[in-house]
Amino acid sequence: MATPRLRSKKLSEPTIARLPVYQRIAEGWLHRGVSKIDSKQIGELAGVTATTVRRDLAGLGSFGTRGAGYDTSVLIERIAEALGHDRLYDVVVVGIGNLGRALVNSSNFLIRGARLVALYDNDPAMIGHEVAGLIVQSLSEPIPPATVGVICTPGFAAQEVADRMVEANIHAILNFAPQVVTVPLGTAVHYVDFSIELQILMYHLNNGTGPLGGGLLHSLGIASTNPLRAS
Amino acid sequence: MATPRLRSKKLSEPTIARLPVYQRIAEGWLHRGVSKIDSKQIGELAGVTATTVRRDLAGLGSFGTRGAGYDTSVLIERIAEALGHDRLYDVVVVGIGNLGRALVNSSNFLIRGARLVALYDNDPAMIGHEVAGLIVQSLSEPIPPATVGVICTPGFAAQEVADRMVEANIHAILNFAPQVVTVPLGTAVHYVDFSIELQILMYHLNNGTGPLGGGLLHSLGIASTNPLRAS
DNA sequence: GGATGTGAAGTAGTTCACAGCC
DNA sequence: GGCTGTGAACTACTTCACATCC
Repeated sequence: MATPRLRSKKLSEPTIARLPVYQRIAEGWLHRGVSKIDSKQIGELAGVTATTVRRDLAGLGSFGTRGAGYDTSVLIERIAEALGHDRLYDVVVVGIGNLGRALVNSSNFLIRGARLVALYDNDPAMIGHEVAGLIVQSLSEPIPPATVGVICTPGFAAQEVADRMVEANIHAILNFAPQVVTVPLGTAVHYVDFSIELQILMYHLNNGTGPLGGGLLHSLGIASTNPLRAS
Repeated sequence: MATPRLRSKKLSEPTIARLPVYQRIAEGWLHRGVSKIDSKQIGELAGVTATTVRRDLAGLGSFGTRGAGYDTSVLIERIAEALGHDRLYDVVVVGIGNLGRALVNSSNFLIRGARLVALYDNDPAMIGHEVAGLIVQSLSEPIPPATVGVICTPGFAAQEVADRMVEANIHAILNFAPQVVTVPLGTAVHYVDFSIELQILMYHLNNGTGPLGGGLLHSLGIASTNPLRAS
């Protein structure tokens, strides 16, 4: 299925999670007209050490300049390549409530490489409305064979939507609903749970440990894959 | 600052990120009337190995029953304690757009221990409206000294809002805006970035590696401490 | 029997320290 | 001078294997 593309050897999971952060930082720098950035600056803003930044970037090939740092736009480009942004991924979103609207209207969510192709909801009041340039369709309409499916429904509807996506030959699902769904082997589900971030913050507040001690830091949402059949 | 509480020794960062997942799974089972759950079942649903689950839970003290598993409600309770849910955290949300509304209306976001105390926006059309039982206030109103501040504004407003929160003596910030903010030492900022999940999914799709390949894959959560000063 | 809890072993990720290059 | 890139050392996390208890 699809050309393997054999890019950089392979990147570790933590590295993959940090690259988008570096990319965003570099975009901010570029936007402000700065054309060079070094690992120390990236590290401070991303909340990691300069060494970690260099290791991560070394994995994409040597493109830094010794003594000077990284060229901002080259950095952005290399990360985009490594992450596969030069390919086009079709994205469908099911559940156009507050969250769904927030996502599709955010310049933030649909980054380069991702193209929104369809929106679904089962609320008659919502169907037919235009959101982010697309008409919201009924869930009774067929789902096109997109690359990524995003679930923004309430928890009780998540499993049914996931089933529909699997039928439509979607193999990658991003689930914002607070509900564990089961899918066949070969389909990846990533869970995004806002409350988890809040809970991690609360833990550190309660213990005085970790993150509170220092300035900038970042944290990512948890993502778990669960290729198991229904229990 | 604040009572240390000296609970369980100390939990590792990956463990802290997984506990809320286990808790949610247990809540689902309890809701369906199941009073026992074992590490294998939790692991399958959470996408981690049974051993990892047992190690994580062993860190909160021994409360499982050998041969039977964990009592669902005890499990929920123990995780709540470990995470500090028996304390009350006041939460203020700034930016009541689609995302802000999605968060405060979600049963999912404000878990036990978190209490919403104020909402702010600078859109005159929004100010005065009731959302989730609270009146949306103007940003010119003073921010009360809450425990956690949540930023749901567009990126350009994030830094100003963060400054206001720091002034209001808030030491923990959850930032949903796609913007790195700088704060004084002693304040923690956690960034939540939806597009990062999408990008991670895209990477794996592109490489055929990891999650798609099938087989259980772990959840990942990175949170790093950075004892650096804001630049 | 069956599942927990945990030393011991293994693996992955981070940090150190410095050679290499601009 | 400064910063990258990387072997080597270190640390942290996960997995194995099994003793322990219901």
